[in-house]
Amino acid sequence: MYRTYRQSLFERLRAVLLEKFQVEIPRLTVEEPPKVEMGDYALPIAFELARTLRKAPRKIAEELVGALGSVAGFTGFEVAGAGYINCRLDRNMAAHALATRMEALPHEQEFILVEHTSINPNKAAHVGHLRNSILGDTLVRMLRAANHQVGVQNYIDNTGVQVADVVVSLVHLRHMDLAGVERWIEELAAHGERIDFACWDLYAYVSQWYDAEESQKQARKQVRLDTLHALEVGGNETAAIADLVSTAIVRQHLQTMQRLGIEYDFLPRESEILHLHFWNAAFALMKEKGVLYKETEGKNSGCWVMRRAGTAGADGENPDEEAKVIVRSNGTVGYVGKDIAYHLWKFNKLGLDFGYREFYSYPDRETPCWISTVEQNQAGPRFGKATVIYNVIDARQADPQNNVIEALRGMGFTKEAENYHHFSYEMVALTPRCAMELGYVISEEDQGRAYIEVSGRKGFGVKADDLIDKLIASALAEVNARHPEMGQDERHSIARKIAVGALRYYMLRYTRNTVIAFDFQDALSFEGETGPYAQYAVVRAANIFRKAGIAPDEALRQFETIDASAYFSGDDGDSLWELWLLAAKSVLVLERSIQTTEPAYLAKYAFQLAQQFSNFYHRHHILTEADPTRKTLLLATAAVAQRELLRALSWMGIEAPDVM
RNA sequence: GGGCGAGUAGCUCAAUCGGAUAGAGCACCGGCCUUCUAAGCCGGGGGUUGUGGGUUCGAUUCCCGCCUCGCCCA
Repeated sequence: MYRTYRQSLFERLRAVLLEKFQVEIPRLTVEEPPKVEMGDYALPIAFELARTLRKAPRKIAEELVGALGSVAGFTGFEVAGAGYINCRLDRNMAAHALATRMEALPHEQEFILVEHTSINPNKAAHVGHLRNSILGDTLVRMLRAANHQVGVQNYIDNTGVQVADVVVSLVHLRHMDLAGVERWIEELAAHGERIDFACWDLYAYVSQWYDAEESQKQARKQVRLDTLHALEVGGNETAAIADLVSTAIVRQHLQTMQRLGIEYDFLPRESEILHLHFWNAAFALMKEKGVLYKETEGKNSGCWVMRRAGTAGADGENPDEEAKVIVRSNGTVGYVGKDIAYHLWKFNKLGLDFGYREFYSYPDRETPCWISTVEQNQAGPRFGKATVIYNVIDARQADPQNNVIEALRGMGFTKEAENYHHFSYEMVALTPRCAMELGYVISEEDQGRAYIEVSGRKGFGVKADDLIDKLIASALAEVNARHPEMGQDERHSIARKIAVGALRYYMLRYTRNTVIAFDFQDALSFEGETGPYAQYAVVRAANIFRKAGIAPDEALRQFETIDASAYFSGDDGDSLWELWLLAAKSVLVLERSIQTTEPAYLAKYAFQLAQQFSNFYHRHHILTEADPTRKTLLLATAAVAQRELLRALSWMGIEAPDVM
């Protein structure tokens, strides 16, 4: 609603500017007055024009107000401050528009591919991975809410060094063969133990083992390299062990994420990128497009290299030492090379496709999550047809991501390079206090730091499932205290929703480039700026409707029959209108969160809306309201606030329980 | 050494393309449960926005220098 009126205000302003001052402003700015009684939109246009028109801002503003005349939906315009134009909506009319229909964005045809999670399948997911998945899933929900077609991928690096390390641990330290690993997995399952947790410790142990004895260092590194090579080649027992273990762990990751309402459409794996020879096709294409050349001199002699953007390049005499090595002199392809091939596939520029096989199914959903295979004979979906992609990858990977983008640009895929979004975010670290609570030994130097980076290699971190369990237990204790009369299942279901709400909100409330210093005290908080606070507002609204014996929809229908103009004036009217106005902004906030790829805006909005509602809840007692017209208005106010709050929460993957 | 990011209230964070009195939460202090649930509400204290300059009607925001911290690369 707010967005729609904003559009018509823009149109009118554009016309007036052209007519009166013969100027065209491509990007008009609109702000919000600091106080609701001052108006609903603020236009700072007069300041911008002051210089070019050589006139005082106030004077220009006055002329514009005169020229704007009357605009549908608005009751008036006035000059304020040093030259703002404040615009007032017709509150009664706007409220009816909002009550009658939910605002939506137009449908888009383009296919957007979002990739997130992408955890190395060699250990349990930890808090850092949760930030990735929650950000990614929220982006997906926001895009879908904005009527985009979206596919969700979770890339699986099942032939990388991290998986190799776990295989080394099983084969060389535990002396298992394929049958032995199969038995081990069965035993774990029989004892109710998790393979991802078991591998967490194995991975940490083997990482130390490589360097544990000076005399063995060389030999152990060789074991690691040989194992990695065996995984890449495939078709051997070592690769079979890796496949068995990594697939079991991927399944575990999917279950962990499912607890948070996070689902995927496709799992492309590195093994298929290798075995389907994506790189060969990309290599040929890159040579054809001239972005790769073979270095013959200097430190990179014998390598296939790509010039980096922003560097000088070769000067005719000396080789370009800053060039990015894509293929090493021994013929092996680096990570970036494979990533370029993979991204050519995403944009349907490679001429090759994965095979698809069903891998995992979700309740209440018809389509399964697919996984890549070598066999191409089965009918499957096609995912590599994106026009826009988002890669949810932490900020440390900015350089490699930019290398891929530069390669695409260099190959002439300019549009694709433009539509390639590295959705970057900072890591989750632990506060020293949190690390010590967990029993880790922290050096004095580290104790003085604000945060300490988690490390899977050191086994240092908070496992995702442990955190979720803690959150549920903590929420359950509260629910038990408040609702002892309820059944166990119901209490647990409520606790689960609260835990998910708390966790998802916690990961979303920080802007992307803020390092989250994880602390149990903050993460387990259900008060103040948290998910449960917002959920509580929804529950309170629901209680009002329950006790009033009316459904929110019905309250809105009744509102359509009244004229609320009289109740929207004065101090009391301002405060009521403020809540309507904020509720009306949901779609604009959604749009802005997508444009800036910043879900924190949405989180902040949901909190503010909940806060306004709580304020309203305390200020106006609805059920005892004597004036029937006013009671209808108050009920509709609660209904609209609840509806928009529920929407905003759903875009973040947060569900409100019926009671709490 | 090069690149990227950050520095705002005691703590954790916001602040739209440069706009009106820099805002929240936590913590602290003081009020409010016989009312639609206190996971709540109201009130209070708390700021030289790291630092020095520049740009202009106006700078937390843009530019330059310096300091500190983090990450990435060699």
